[in-house]
Amino acid sequence: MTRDTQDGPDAPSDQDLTRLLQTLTVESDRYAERFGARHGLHRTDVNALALLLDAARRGEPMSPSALARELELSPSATTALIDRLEAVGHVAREKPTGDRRRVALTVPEAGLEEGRKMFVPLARAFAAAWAGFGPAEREVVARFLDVSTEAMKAVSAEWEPHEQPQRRR
Amino acid sequence: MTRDTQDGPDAPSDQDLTRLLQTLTVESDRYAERFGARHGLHRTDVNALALLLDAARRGEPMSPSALARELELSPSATTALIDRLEAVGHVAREKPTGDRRRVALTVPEAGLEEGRKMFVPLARAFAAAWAGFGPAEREVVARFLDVSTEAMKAVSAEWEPHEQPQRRR
DNA sequence: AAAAGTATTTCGATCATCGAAATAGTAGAC
DNA sequence: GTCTACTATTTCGATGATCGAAATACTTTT
Repeated sequence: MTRDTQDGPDAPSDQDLTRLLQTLTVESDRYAERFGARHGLHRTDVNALALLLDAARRGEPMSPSALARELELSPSATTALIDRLEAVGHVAREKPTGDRRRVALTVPEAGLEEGRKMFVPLARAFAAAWAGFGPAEREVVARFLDVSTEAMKAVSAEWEPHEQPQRRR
Repeated sequence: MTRDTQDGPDAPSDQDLTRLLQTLTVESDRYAERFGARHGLHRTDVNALALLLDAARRGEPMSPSALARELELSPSATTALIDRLEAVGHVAREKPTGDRRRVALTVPEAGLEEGRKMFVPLARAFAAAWAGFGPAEREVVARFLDVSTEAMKAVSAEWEPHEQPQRRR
């Protein structure tokens, strides 16, 4: 197995990397799950909160239908989800001027607070863990994460063509 | 921000890496979700199948309680889960000799087949995506994935001390 | 104005999950 | 050796997140 005395103890194989990625995603799953359990939120609620905060950060609006699309959830489930989040004050419904069918979702202070509790400790831990990685190494990692995400996206796209020919007039 | 003309266009910051990691885990989530939807399995079933296959590959036995522990699921939910998987032939219950309270879970051919459908396309896509990474780069990536997983685990462990003083009866 | 389309919600049903209790079996105390 | 405590798994009843279909409210096209 030692392909070379140079690169130290056996460079990780595809399989090794796959395994590492797998344990990472499992752990990430648990993180969300536990955070949710701790705060009375379900998986979906946690994911939704993350999306809402992300949209808020970018200053983009978020509608129930956009949320439904991103979470791949039915419209009715989305209504129920928003009801839940609204009940605990993590989101608010607003009727924007203009198209009055629409509802704009905004994140009030309580939701921002919750988001901080969720992400700040993790961000801190990551920062500490990554302190030793230099610019060149970070570039490698970033490239790796990117191509891996794309690879998954490509494969996953195959399962769900789900195609509506999208005849948008 | 250009700290050096050497390292190319701006090395990724902690925040950049966090974002990349986040999109990766989201995508991984979707992968499991869609695969499940395509094959009539729920999220939990997919996770369980992955664990069962992993255990089978290592030649280790898997019991309902071990599964419950790893999935952080209640015993009753685990029974129902195994019932579901058993109904479609992805797992089988066996009574091993010795302690007759126990049940050993084994993965019959149908389950292995399902596992292949799940992992092989992904493994192929990863292999292609990672072809350009040399030994030194892989080592960096492996180290990154590892420390990141540990960081998450450490933070997540804080939310769920879960200690029951164990007052039974 | 009417018709067709879109955004969201309501309603009824399904099913994964839970907690508590039941069942079956093992091991320790005496 | 039997009784008691403990462990592994399952059964039972209830809760609630989700779905599909239909309803509601509004907009755009004809």
